[in-house]
Amino acid sequence: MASSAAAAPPLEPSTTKRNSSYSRKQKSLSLLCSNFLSLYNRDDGATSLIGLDDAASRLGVVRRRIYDIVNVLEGVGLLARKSKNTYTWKGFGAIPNALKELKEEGLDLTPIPTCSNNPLDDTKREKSLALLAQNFVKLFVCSGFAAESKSISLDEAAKLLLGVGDSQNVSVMRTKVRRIYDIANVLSSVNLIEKIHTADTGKPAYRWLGLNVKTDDLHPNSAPNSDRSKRRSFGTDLTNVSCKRSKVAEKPMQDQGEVDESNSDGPAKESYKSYQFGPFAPVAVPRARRINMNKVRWESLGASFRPQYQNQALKELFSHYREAWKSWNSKLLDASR
DNA sequence: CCCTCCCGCCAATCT
DNA sequence: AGATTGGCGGGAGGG
Repeated sequence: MASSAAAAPPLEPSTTKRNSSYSRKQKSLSLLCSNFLSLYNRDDGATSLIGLDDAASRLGVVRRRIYDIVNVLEGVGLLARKSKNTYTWKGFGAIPNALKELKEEGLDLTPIPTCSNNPLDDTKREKSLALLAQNFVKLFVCSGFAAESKSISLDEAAKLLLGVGDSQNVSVMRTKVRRIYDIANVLSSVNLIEKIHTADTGKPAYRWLGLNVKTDDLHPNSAPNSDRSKRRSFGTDLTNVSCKRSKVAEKPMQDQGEVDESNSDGPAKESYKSYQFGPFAPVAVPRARRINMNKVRWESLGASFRPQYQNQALKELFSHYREAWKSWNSKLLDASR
């Protein structure tokens, strides 16, 4: 082994108990993920290797935490497992394809055990964070249900990702929700989703951002006017935006709901709907209307739009990251907006 | 009090 | 057998 654990690493304590005066936020998964990203994100195509132990020590955490991050990032295509202890950084350029695949794959709630003859080998995969993460993403990418600018609350997501039966089981639900928190946190770090709070219920929910990242000084003509106030920062600081309520718990919804966004929620001085404009080319491809969602209520998949991304866009994305990172960093210092 | 979700035990798998 | 992976949920921190 010789994991050179001798001299204390330059970072924080790694084997501390839950004591230590480090605040919870400073140890959050999202933050860790952001750090992870800034550590390995290379904008040039160069694919770097990521060693689990290396990452863990450089980030000052135990291996276990790295798995949490890596598993969901892999589901989105940012990473790929190369071999034992090693992952390959694929980069943001790999996301579009990964999403596309997920979309075509369609949300397929794992075949229930009942009549399965496959080894319990599958049940393992069935519960994996990776799969759950992908399914969570599909919730947005596939059905016309939560697609685009709609949002899903924690409970909705959990219920949807669980069998109808299980969603009744309090314990099972609780566990599922816990996992979704984990997933959502890393996905927000990557800016694929955003946490919001519904105006009335105040219940937290997640909204899909995809790669439509809008950087401030980007394409001034894509945003009506005031284009500040939307600087999403990394980690903990979550933008608080009022959004339409989505109170009703699970609901079948069987009409192809064509996500209309009549966001008449009022106050929000800036509705996030100036979507695919900037550097993104909409490219309406009316096809891809088949998704094999078996069972459950997944027959609706309204708007089937498929933005096409281009290098330019990715370029922007990266600069966005540096910006966000920078702002977050300074924010941490003076600990005050 | 309830929402978040960190933390690390330890089981399943892989070498 | 030892090393890797990673499910899982107790229970603490924070609003």
